[in-house]
Amino acid sequence: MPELPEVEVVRRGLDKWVSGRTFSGVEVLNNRAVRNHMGGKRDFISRLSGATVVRVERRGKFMWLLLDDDSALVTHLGMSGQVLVQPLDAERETHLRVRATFTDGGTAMHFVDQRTFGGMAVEELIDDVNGQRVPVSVAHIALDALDPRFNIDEFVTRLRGKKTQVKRALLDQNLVSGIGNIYADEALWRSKMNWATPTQKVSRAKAIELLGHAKDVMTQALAVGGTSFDSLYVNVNGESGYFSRDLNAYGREGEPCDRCGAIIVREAFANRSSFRCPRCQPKPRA
DNA sequence: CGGGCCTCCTGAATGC
DNA sequence: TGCATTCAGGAGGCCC
Repeated sequence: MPELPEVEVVRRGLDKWVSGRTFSGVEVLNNRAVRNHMGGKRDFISRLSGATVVRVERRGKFMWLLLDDDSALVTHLGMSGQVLVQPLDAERETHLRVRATFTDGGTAMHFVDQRTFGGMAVEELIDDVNGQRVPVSVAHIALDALDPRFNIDEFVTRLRGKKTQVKRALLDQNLVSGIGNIYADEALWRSKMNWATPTQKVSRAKAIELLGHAKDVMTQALAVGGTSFDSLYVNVNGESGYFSRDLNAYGREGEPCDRCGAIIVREAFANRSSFRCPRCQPKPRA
């Protein structure tokens, strides 16, 4: 379940392993994996073949390999995506979707994704509102919470101007990017806030505290290599992260709150789940 | 146009 | 036991 820390772990690994290398053979083993590439599978292959990777960049959960022809290979991991750097003779993974080799031989890059919610696309770069060159599909994504240019005042103002619940706002990638269901629940627990709190009732101070906790929990996860719950997520070299043991709320239904001992509950939220402490994070008054 | 529900997908877990 | 159902969720589509 890659969120910002997990994607950053992959970005760092990829940057180390593929920067400076030139793609040679490209195979697309599942058309859905390149559904966001405008020109279709054949165009994807021809655009990528012969391109050299300059470096690997990221915004929120979006990652892209900057190529030397002013385009980028945008890679989103979705729910179950992995990017693996494998020996040329490695056995093909069951859910291998895209495989690329390089002119130097060495290793191959595998995009593996069981559910194929993620995917790859070669895109043009455009200048976004910050003056940064980003792929077309990333231009509308907000800066992420760990970006030094992230404007907390603007975030607070926009959050308080929305007519929704605070967790929905945290998950809105156009407001702040990188936060998913897991870190949203953790940030809310640390802030002693209920997910259903109307954004208009969140004080400026509380909004700043919430964002601070989101940054802290993601920074801590990043320090230990990202969160992992099962074999679906492994980093670029196939090594799992191990932050899951440090979670206070997410996935802890029926277990005691680490702060007050009350039993963590699980509630339906937007077709998924929210976990909270019923004592520390009581329901907002109606 | 903002808000929020639906859908895509596969496999593990659960239910009867 | 075995088949069917539920669940996981990122993000774009689409409806109101």
